[in-house]
Amino acid sequence: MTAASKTVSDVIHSHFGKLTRAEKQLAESLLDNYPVSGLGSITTIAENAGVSTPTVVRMVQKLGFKGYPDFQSHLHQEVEATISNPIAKHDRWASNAPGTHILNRFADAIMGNLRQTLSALDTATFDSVASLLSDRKRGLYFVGGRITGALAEYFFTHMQVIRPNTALLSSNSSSWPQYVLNMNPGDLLVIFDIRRYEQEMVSLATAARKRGAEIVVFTDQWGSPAAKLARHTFRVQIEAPSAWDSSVVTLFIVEALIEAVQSSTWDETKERMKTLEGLFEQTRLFRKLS
Amino acid sequence: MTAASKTVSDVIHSHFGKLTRAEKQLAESLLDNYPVSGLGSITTIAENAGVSTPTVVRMVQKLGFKGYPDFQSHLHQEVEATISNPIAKHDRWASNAPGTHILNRFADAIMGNLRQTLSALDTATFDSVASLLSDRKRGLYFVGGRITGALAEYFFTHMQVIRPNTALLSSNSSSWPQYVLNMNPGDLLVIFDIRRYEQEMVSLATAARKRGAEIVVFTDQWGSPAAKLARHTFRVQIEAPSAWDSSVVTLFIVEALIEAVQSSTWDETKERMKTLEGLFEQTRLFRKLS
DNA sequence: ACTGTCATGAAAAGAAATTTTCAGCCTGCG
DNA sequence: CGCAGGCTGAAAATTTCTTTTCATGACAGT
Repeated sequence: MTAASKTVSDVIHSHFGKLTRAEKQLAESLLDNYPVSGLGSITTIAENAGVSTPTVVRMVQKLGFKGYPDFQSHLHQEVEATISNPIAKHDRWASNAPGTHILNRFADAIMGNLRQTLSALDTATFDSVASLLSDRKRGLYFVGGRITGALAEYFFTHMQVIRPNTALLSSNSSSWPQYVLNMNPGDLLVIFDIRRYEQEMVSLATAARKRGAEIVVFTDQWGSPAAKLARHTFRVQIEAPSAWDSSVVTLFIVEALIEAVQSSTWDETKERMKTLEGLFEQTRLFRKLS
Repeated sequence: MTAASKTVSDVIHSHFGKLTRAEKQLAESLLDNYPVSGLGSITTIAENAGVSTPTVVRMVQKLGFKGYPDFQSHLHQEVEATISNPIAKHDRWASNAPGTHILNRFADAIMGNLRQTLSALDTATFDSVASLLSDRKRGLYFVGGRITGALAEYFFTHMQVIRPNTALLSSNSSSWPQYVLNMNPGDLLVIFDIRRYEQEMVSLATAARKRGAEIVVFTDQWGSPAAKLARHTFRVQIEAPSAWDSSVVTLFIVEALIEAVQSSTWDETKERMKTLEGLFEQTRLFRKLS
């Protein structure tokens, strides 16, 4: 009954004040390297904590469990939840292991970003954007800033293969007006704008809106000013143990969108890709001949 | 002794052919929702698999464990590694959970890619490349293919800020010779080449080598032919539940390298960034005035 | 100093889990 | 058809784990 939705860790914390010395010692041993330390038998964890087995039994009963097996089965469920859900609660490792290699610290940060971004991301938004992108009647325009330009290009390169009517705006803003001129109502402008937001993005978005275009913005957790003009916004967690922001999670969403669009229009796309393959082949032949 | 470095899952797979009917049934039950399903008592898992407890004992002994407790303690260690290491082992996801959203399936795949890539990646390689990139006496050249061009650009954009003497080769191979002409011995050519390997990359690498340049290649698990000419190679896991390959992990390594270079030359970089900020400021003023 | 209360662990009792034994059963082969 | 060999699970035997009981000791209040 107790500890139905709360985690065992929560239960321990909330009872911590009422625990006796040996029980506190045991509780700390359990929380240290939680929840794995509670996987073994009562004998094992009693030894690890340096207390007797009756202490363990008394404590878990004090925490509201029927007995040690009951306690352990709760723990097992938690481990299961943690392991089988990849976006699971990995808050633990965050601060630990400070001296590790930059690769590992980066990996930690990225996983955290991914988890946070996904938990804050509405799948409905994602699906809506995917369906907008899939609509071949809409013209598609991509634009990014100094750093995010590469992401816009990546997105564009793929979408160009999948569907027609796609354009990449150069990161040089002087050429933007001519693109805006060509926009029709219902066209889609995909903007990448993360911090050190570029002023011109707002102007571009405003102009595009006036032409009746829909806007999708990829930005960070603080939000580009252009997001106010957007139909849909992806707020991505971009923090990294670095002087630079991380674009990894943004790229992740881009790739997922590419796949979503691709699979929703596979029949049409298949033909395009075949044709494209043929064109590449021809180009190669050209070169060999020349 | 057995199953020291191999995971329990590996051991089961490698013995699978030699297992009897009931044992196969048990093995599948264990692998399904692995490794959580093996957390309970021998009685529990026997029931879940629909076999008797002696079958369990016989099988784990056949797998090379001393007995069920031995088997289980190995499993515990794996769970521990999985949970406390964020680059956790997520080999599972593959076929399971078909009804989940593309975002989750993608996330699973990316985590798997990241883990596999990192476990196969030698930190010494990483550190060597970082130090090559940090050496300002070496000229730096970046090149990518049709898809990976965006990654080359991303890498280039950052390195250009951090250090001088950096160039991005256009993805159009016709302009490559002039870059090669300018290469000096000790210069560094960073090549991105993933499957549907581009023929020209090998020619480029060969020409660069003749000029005395060092080569670093980012490729996939199968390996670009250009990797044979490289001093260092990053083999990245790129599989995604998509018709396209994933560049997320490649970008991850790029970002980690950027940070490694940046932090190793922070004093010099700081000045450059300040100057750059000033230049951007001026550009903005220009625009406002005009 | 005495007494009651409580925490604690040793040890016994009880309850599981694990392993072993063994008989039934199927399968393949002569 | 009969038999050998191996798979399988019921049940017994063994080991281990879990819970309870109880003696000890620490400590606070009288």
